[in-house]
Amino acid sequence: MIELLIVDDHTIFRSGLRRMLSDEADIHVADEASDGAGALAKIRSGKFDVVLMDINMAGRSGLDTLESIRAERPELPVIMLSMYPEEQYAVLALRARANAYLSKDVEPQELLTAIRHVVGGGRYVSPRSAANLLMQMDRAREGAPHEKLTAREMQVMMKIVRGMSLTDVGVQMCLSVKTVSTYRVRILEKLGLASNAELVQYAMRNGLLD
Amino acid sequence: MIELLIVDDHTIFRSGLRRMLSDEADIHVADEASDGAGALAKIRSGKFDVVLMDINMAGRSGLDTLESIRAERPELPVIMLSMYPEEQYAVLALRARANAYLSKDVEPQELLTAIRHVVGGGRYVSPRSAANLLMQMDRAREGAPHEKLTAREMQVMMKIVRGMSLTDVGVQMCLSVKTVSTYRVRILEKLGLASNAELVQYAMRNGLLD
DNA sequence: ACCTCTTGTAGGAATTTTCTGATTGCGCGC
DNA sequence: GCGCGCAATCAGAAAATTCCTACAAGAGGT
Repeated sequence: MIELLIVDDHTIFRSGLRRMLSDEADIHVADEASDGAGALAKIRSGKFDVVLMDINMAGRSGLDTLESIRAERPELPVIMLSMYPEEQYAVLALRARANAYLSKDVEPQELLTAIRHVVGGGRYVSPRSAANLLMQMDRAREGAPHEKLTAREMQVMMKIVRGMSLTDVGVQMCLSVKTVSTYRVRILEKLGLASNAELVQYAMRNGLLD
Repeated sequence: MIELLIVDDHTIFRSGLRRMLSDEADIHVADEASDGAGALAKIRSGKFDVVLMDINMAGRSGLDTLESIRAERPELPVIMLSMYPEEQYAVLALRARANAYLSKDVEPQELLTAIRHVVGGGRYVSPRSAANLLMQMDRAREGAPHEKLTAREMQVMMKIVRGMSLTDVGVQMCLSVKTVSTYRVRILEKLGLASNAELVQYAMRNGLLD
């Protein structure tokens, strides 16, 4: 029996997963968490075989949480889900040692395949998105400048371009404002920009915002 | 018994709704569709009392579909759901005669309230977003909001969205920074925005920048 | 092994921006 | 022709951001 932990801040989505998985004899949704902190606490109990986590949660993001999980339990299989087809995140997630990355609109069958595949530490990438993903990784090697940003920098950038103040970003990410400000400087440097306004323009032109 | 049709391209989300609604004695999820075309076909059978539809579906969008539904069945209550809290969509949805607009992360209770409210043709708007919404609608009536800016405000706005600092704007325009800052506040107020980042987005979306 | 570069993290000081009011003049309606 | 609101302007205090600097841990090259 595969013991599963669901981490997602949308109640409806958690229910959906639960229901879908309830038909499977070998999978048991052992518990749910609605944020990263809750997830970490539950994971410490050590009774899960797989974690299924949303990548875009309010507050502490999924990627962040993934890193914390990796710090404590390097072998625990984690599948990251994303609402958006933002493949940038896929790259980041896999680099942060997620065992799988799936869009939330996958067919149930594929999710099941992924779950069974990662139990024991394997990795799974959707065939459909594999090509896409490789392309992204290729581009990361020389293409769009923002793919050179680290996960942290990307998170900060997205929050900034959506209009959050540095202070709020700091609070939400549990970092000093100074740190956030440093990230901002590095982001601007890496992208060759000079102001937040240009950053927002960059984000819109590169489809990071809409 | 309220007969309900769910339209959403995310299988998991459909399951989540189904599960959530299965606890309600007076509501019955009669069928599901995964896209607009399917939804229209099912609606022609005429056996639904309410349609619950995602606004952001791949392919034919929810809004599109809503218009088709209205053409055939002007009285059928339709509730639009969106992943994003973006109020712009809300306005569009309601203008296209949706009976309600909700973000997908609403509490289940609120969704139930909305469903019961719209049966029979009523409308429901989340109290939380009502005020915001009304403001948007007012603005929608009067054309592009930035046409209400004074010449001075417009000048300042353009310099800001191009990335100039308030201080530099002040120097260039021979004004105190304080004055520039005051203009900025007025611009944001008039446009219903909350930050420079949103201002830049606004400018780009409205062709003021490129 | 050693050196260098990158990443994640911040502190203190220097600036910039925001907030909270104010003042003045100008057109507009009654 | 008086008051009212709006546009343009700014000051002082308070808050946020930026600048410069630093440092430790890890990755990577030689």
